[in-house]
Amino acid sequence: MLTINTKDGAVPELPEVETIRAGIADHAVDKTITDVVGADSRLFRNNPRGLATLTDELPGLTISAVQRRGKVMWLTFNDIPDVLVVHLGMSGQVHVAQEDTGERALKKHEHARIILDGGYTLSFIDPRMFGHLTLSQTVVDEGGRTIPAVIGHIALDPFEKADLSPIAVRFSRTRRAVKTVLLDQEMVSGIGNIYADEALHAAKIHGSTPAKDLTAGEAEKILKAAREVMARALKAGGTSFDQYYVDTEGNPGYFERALTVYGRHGKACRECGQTIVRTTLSGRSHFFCPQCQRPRF
DNA sequence: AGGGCAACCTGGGGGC
DNA sequence: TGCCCCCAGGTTGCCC
Repeated sequence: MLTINTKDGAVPELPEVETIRAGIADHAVDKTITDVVGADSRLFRNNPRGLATLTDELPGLTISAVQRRGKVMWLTFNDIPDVLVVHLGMSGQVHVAQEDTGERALKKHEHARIILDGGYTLSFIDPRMFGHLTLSQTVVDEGGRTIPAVIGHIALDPFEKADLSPIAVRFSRTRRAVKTVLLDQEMVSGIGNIYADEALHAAKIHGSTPAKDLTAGEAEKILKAAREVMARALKAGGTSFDQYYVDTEGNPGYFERALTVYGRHGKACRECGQTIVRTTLSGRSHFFCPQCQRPRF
């Protein structure tokens, strides 16, 4: 079986979702859905008729593309304007199986399986049930891009626009901690707890800094760092997504994310040697280097 | 209205 | 060995 996912345990942020999106696109575009198997579960909670919406609407449709914004991806079809939105939550995975064996029983934590002509199947697996599959209408956003209506409130991700200054300007209008703002998908999408900490360390800014206290240049520096850190992770994941990996420290946990602060509390900062500290910010774990990231208050 | 935070969920890990 | 408690985090919704 060909498995397209990130390492088990890796919370999907933008790079992981993009890796999965590309993997699905490779095998599912131009294929027709022949069957949908699913369990009645909360994974379909956003559909008015639950799973029945998918089992009734999807068979017979031909997938035309797999798109993404931030951490959200969606399948588009030749036959209907509606799209299938896939959000992986924090433990979701998609497995692409090469052979359809005809077996229709779902495995543990597998909540839906889409069967394509030509023998491939797409399995949606999610132990913690934070993810969801939603058949959605579309809208056209301010940039003229057709997107699912259900993600209309989500901001552009850092890869969609070369110029990050408009996002930096929005940062200057809130007094919330800059890390909290980085995690706000309505400000900028795709960044989760891991890459937020990595970006702040790369930009040498303390996460508790009120966003409005940053200069436009500083806010832009953090956003550029986020884009750069995620681009590196994407390159690593994209080149080896169907292999089993081990990171540079021999840890199978976070593979090529090559983290500099996240999860490294008690260890030496790779920049300055100072001990990485772990605190809580906005109810989430927060890792930083007290030497590289001096608080300014 | 902006901002803070609990709740959702369950596997896994630490402590006893 | 086993059990209990707590923690992880993306997103929503409620309360202040």
